[in-house]
Amino acid sequence: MATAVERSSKTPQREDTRRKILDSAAQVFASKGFYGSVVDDIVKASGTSKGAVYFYFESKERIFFSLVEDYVTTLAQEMHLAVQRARGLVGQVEAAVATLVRSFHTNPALARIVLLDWPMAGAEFQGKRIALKGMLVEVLRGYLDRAVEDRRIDAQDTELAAYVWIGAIGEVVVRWLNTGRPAPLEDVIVPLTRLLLSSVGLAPTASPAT
Amino acid sequence: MATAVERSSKTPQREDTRRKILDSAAQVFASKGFYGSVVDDIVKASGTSKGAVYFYFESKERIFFSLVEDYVTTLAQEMHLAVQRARGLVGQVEAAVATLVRSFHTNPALARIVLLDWPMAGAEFQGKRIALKGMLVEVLRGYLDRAVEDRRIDAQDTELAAYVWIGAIGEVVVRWLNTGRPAPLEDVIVPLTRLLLSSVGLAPTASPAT
DNA sequence: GTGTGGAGACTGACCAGTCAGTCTGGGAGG
DNA sequence: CCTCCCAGACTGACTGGTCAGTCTCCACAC
Repeated sequence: MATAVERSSKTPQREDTRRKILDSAAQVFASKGFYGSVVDDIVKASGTSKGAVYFYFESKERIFFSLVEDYVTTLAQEMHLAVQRARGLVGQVEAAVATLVRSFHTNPALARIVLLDWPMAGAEFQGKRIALKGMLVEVLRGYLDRAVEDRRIDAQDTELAAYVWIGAIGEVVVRWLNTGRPAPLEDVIVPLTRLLLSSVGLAPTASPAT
Repeated sequence: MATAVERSSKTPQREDTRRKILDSAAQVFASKGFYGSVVDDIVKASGTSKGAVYFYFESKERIFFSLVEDYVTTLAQEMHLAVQRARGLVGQVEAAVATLVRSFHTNPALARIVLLDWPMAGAEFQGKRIALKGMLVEVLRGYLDRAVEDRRIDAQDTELAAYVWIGAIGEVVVRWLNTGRPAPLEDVIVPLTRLLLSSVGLAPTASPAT
């Protein structure tokens, strides 16, 4: 039908403004933080207008959430794909870590927003942060539980280990955001993965997953 | 612009007001975050007045800094002492981790401020945060370097490992702040220390340091 | 009276969010 | 092909609330 074609030729224009606002917001939030950023900064950076911003988003807060949610969704998909392609338990863990690190590397603005700029005030912000982190923890924990079942590692508190891993990865990325080291960030993938794996008693594969 | 130097009253009675303000500020900042807190919240919680607050502190920011600086200084001293009392390399590492975790456990408000509020607060606070974290990293790194020298562990990127440890400890404490688990927090000390030590290839002592 | 610690009303900058109005593309009717 | 018309995307000056920081006054001590 003509309808579908018409829509797809119509909406891109509309989507375009929304995207411009979102992209600019990512830059602005990343460089000034949520509270340091003023909606007019986003307006200016996006080359649109305040009206346009409030036409697409109900509040400054909502802009932030859209940004984070879009990014986390993408991240989850990327990880899922990478893990599917990987062989063996250790290979899958390596793929998961590598995907996280690589994604942060290619999206430093979003990495900053997710890891450093997340506002503390407001229950909504808190709840979402805890929930999203919890999801990630569950994924890693799943691998560790399987490793325990398969007798690859000793029985242990896999949830704790998952939190340790998340904290470790986050801190290493934060160091990179703050100091620029190592350059490129990808250089940490191999040694970082080795540290994480041996913390629970697993040995890395000879050739890490791509 | 007002260089109203932060006054430190000599009379112990007047020092009392300052302390009340600081203690209340810790509670307020911990529960609402820096930007979510309003100076009048601190005024109300401390049972003093705006005049008193601005008599002792130059700005809201300064209150926050005083809080963080006092706490970090105390923390550093506690760690130093605990490590001095400990025997052997592994024992010292165990003591350092245990001290950190215990201190956060007994000061949840300050833990929240240091681990959750501080990172998210704007650029003004970044420099100091990076520097202080760097110091902590250097301490841990020192232990690891010694372990490498003594051939207790393989040569490796000890700075990376130190960041991994810091991130891991922080994340575990944050989980406790968010979810209340484990109760008491001290229950993580032994398994957490084991994870950290084995990540670099060290075995824990039979009986962990007190 | 003079100094010190404190109270709390007040000010003014700042900024999220609004709204009355403009512009544009495209569809219906000629 | 050419109006005319409308929906709805977009504009930006404006508003109203908020809050850090100031100012004036007071109570009490010496």
